[in-house]
Amino acid sequence: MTRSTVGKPASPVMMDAKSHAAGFRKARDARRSELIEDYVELIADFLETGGEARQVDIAERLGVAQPTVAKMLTRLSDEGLIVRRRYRGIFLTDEGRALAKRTRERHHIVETFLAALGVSPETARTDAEGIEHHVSEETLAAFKRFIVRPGNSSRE
Amino acid sequence: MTRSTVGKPASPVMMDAKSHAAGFRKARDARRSELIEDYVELIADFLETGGEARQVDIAERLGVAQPTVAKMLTRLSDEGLIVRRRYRGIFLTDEGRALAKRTRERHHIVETFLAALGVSPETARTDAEGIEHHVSEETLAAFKRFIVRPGNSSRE
DNA sequence: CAAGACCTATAGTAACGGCTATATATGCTC
DNA sequence: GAGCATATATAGCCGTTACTATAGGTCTTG
Repeated sequence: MTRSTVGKPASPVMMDAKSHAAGFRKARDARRSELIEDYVELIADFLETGGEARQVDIAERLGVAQPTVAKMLTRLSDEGLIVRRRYRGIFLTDEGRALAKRTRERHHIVETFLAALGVSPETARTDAEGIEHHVSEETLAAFKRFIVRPGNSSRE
Repeated sequence: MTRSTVGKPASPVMMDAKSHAAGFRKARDARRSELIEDYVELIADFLETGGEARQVDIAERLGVAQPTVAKMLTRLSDEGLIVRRRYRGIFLTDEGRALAKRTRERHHIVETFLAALGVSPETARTDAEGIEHHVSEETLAAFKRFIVRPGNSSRE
């Protein structure tokens, strides 16, 4: 314990340190999986709309350099989410496809929700990109409820 | 241009690459400022509720080691957000105080909004921690509207 | 089938945010 | 005021995600 917590209550109003720290830890963890989800989702989009997912295309979409993509793909491959066929593009494994599906559904719900709330389509799209990774199942369910019946949230 | 975009339209349905990349860039930027905001907000909480903001206390709250905090504080200090008085704690500059105020207001709005939407208080708290940094002014305004008049979003 | 275009891989660097271990400074207590 | 507990600083490490520069494959095309 630190001196201040001994001498006097450090924070009569703040939540307890342990759960606060847990919250931050969770946010940090989310940050790590964000990138993976972005990649998988993007690759799925390419495969379904264009037929091929190439490093250079992914790099352009994400606004990063090609070697950055190459390194990330190594990671995705190690985790069993994708298969790389040299000069023939990137393909998703079953696991990768499942993750892409989940991620995209969540993304779509968040974006639709924001739009339903009255946010402009452009902002909804942009904000959804950042928000989607931090939305729990419970919150996602609330978003869904609102989309179906706006103004009729779960509160009775 | 990549080969695939020459040979055939890479993505008839996907949004254009430039704005997509811009969205990702924005999310990446947000990730960078997240930590700063968390620190400043936390320091403000300590100063107001306990009187003192110490490295060890901050470390405990955030769930990281003290040297990690020390390094971040150097950064905050470099950016003119805080003043460090050795063994007397951390203090906010005017700029730091302003940032803390903005951040906390936003945080509070997000959390209140989620609760108003029917999300449990615990989840609202946890999710707000991650979401707050990715909410634009426009979305924040929509959240505020909903809090005041739930079910009466801006749509006519 | 050789040349050039294009895609991918690799090397080396940087910034950031973590960590442990350890040194140093301060304040409290006796 | 000396010693000890506590707070802070520093050193050195690691993993991640980005970058540039460049080397090396592959494919297409003349």
